[in-house]
Amino acid sequence: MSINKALTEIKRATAEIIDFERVEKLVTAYYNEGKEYTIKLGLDPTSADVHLGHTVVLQKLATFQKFGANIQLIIGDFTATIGDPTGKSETRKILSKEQIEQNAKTYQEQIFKVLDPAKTEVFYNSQWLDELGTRGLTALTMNYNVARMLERDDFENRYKSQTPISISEFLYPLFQGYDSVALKSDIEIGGTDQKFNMHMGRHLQRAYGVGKEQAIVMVPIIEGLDGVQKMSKSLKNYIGVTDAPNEMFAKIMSISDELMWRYYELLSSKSLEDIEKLKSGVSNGTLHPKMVKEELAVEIVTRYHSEDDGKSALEAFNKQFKQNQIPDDIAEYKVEEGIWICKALVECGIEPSTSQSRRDIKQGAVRIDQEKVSDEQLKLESGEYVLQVGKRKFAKVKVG
RNA sequence: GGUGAGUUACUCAAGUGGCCAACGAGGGCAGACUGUAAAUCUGCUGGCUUUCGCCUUCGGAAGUUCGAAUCUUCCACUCACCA
Repeated sequence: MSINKALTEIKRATAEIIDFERVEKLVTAYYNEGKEYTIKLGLDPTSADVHLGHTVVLQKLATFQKFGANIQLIIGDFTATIGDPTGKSETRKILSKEQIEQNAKTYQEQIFKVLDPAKTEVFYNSQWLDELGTRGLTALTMNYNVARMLERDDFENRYKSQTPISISEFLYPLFQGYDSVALKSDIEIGGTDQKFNMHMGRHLQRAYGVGKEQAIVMVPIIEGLDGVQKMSKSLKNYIGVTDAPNEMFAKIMSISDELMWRYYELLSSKSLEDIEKLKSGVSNGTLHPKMVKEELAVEIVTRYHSEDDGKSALEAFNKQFKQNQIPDDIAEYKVEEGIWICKALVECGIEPSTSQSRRDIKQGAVRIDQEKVSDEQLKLESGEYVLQVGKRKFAKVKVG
């Protein structure tokens, strides 16, 4: 692959790159002299729920690995005890050491599904931050001043609205920046929300005479399933990397075609050229968009589960929806004979209340063994049935 | 510390004595159409072993009234202006 193609892949789907020239030089040196370089990613192990939004940066790192980068993965065990103020409107709660360790472990498990461990080194930043000492800490703080610290939007807003800012939060960007000094990183990567902190790394590398200033690669925040708001757990529009294969598959299939291309760009391991081919195939009608989406879904499920899971998720999906068949793995429940249909639906957990059941029956959303239920007074005779609400909620019941 | 405005369902937001389980919007769910996509159209969106009925809800508590989300008092919280 040519240097130009490599650089195009690197630039793909990035939000912003600061000092791109430097990246160019590093990649060129790798191609001409086989010289490798380092790229740093700091992880804040404060939460264990990893979703696809967090993996965008990992895809980018996987790309860099192909083009001569060694990854410096920093588990921010020290900084996690402070709490990153980014995007926060109040001082963050501090986690226990055990929680941090547990989260760090979960992260690494997920990360090595995407990254090559041979080209990845894991560090804990307490390693050098613990040794800094009061003297070292003081020296570090002398490299920045309060006025510039307050330039940060979230600090500025909090200061103006008189929301407390802890001194320790001022230290966070300094510590993160110091990681770059300790590791002499060539590039730092992170989300756009990390801009300030990553700039600090550049600033401190110069202040400490490291002899280089890291380039900064920022990846965008991915949109959630709705295609509008950012992917987040609280908005319930996320795909978790630990989601069950079939669920993960179905979630990806439910995104809009437009959003699909965005996901391709940000999450797929396919090259830009291959994606272009798919796009033109769809626009000239030779490829069905649903097939293209399936391909993406299989890729993602395979990545976080296995090839077999990817295949079987595809089969299960088509079986259920294309051919309108009932899925194999549905939960079974036992209920009493003569039970009212509405009550049975609630007991199987596919309806929240009998009132809701009534409404759904009225709308023709409820089926027993594929047959639409029209009588909301129906009582179930003994036997075995498959209850269904809408297209995706199923339950098997044994009556009697 | 003083004064004023506010607190309504998942969210925003109307309602200022009975027609209120509470307008509207978003979201969500379901139906039609499809590729379980999007867009569009339609319906629903507190609960109840039974629904032109009953029960619980409009920050919390107490009261006025035949009747309160709406009026009164106290409490809690949020915001604005003044000091």
